[in-house]
Amino acid sequence: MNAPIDRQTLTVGVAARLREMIVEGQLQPGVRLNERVLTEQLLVSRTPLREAFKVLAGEQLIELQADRGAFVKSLEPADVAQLFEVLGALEGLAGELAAARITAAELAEIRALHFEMKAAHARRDLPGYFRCNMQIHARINAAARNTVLTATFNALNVRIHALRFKSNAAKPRWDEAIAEHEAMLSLLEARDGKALRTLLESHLDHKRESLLATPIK
Amino acid sequence: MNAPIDRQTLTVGVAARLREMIVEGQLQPGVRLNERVLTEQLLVSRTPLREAFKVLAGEQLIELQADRGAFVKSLEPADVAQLFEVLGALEGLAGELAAARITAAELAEIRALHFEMKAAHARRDLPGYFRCNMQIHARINAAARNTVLTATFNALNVRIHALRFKSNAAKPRWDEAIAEHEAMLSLLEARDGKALRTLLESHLDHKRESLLATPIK
DNA sequence: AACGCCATTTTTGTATGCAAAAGTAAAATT
DNA sequence: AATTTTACTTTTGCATACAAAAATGGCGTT
Repeated sequence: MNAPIDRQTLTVGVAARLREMIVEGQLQPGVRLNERVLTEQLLVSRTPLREAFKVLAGEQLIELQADRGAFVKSLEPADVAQLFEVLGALEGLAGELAAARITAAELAEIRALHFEMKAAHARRDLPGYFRCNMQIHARINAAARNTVLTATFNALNVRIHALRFKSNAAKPRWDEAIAEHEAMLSLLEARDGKALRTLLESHLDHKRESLLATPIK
Repeated sequence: MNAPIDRQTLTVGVAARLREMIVEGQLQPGVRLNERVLTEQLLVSRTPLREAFKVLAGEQLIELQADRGAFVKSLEPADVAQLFEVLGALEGLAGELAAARITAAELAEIRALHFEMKAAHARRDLPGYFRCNMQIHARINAAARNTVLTATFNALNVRIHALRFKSNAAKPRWDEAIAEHEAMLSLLEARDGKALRTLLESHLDHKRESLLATPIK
């Protein structure tokens, strides 16, 4: 009666590794992914590597050109703007749904994370701050109880992550962000979905502005 | 000086064919995609077939299980509800952006399509009606000038299409839909993005209701 | 008849082979 | 000298080969 543990296939492992390399900037935008080089580097044959290429192409992280190979996609400012427009709408939806569906326990956990984030802020712990921040948004997304929404959001968000690493860990808009998060919490507690939605949309807008304001490397 | 015409690779051809077969219900939800059978049927080797599997898995049309094969995903009512929640937000965003960015020419074309749709409605031409309807929504999406939005929307919409074929060409909510489309046009002309957004969100909601109301096959 | 066990077949995951396309750089032509 | 041609190398697209995992089915046990 043992649950069928699904063995991880080489393809997904390679895809994960490549994704990481792209997001962390180890594979720079525009560069061509040479199959021979990567097979030697990752110690796999061309078959799982090429299958991983298809996966990453689906995520829009790379572009495939017939007979010419795979290239890391570059994020133009226009792309970033478009991504944030969509992410804003999705995050807004997540907030609205979460306000209607979140449980008391989930809300308590978010409240706890919020204070943890403020603590990190107080001691100028940037990584800690980012981790809490991300967690809070992830929890709101989870509380929306819509896996399609979560998956769609994450798929688009990955592309932004590549930027995060480039814009030298963008000095965050500490104070404004904290204030917005305070407001988010009150609206969640008040179950005011509409207002939360609006707030989250502008929250994303501000995020975009601060990201685009910093010199992209 | 000839433009570099990009040869279509077998993988994308196979992926397109399989996508079609799934959406048209030729490959029913839940069935396993046997590689040998499909290679014989499509006259390609396993390599491009398996690469196509990865593409379709990225689109959530199939599910891959290690050492067990590929299965056509089934759309549970819960999935449909979630999809429509997200599609509503995306379509709303498209409307809001379109209201701000649409050109007079684009608006004129949509107006023309609207009358064409009414004509199809008048002569009870269901396929024509659907075609115009789809075109109108596609044009609004295009007018939003956000390729990320368009791509995201289409990716999710494909999954719904599989349903369309099953719910025996769901008798449309002719009259309500037409009325809503009339309102859409006026709001577009008035450049009232906020209102258009709200309208489109409820428009999608109604679509979902009529789709879920019909006995799924 | 229901269940478990083992041999056989089928199917998948991965590596490799081969041909065509693309890239490269030296020789030939203008 | 600049450009084209051509021989050669590299790289990709696809097919196939091989091994491990999973499915199948007969057999015996209960």
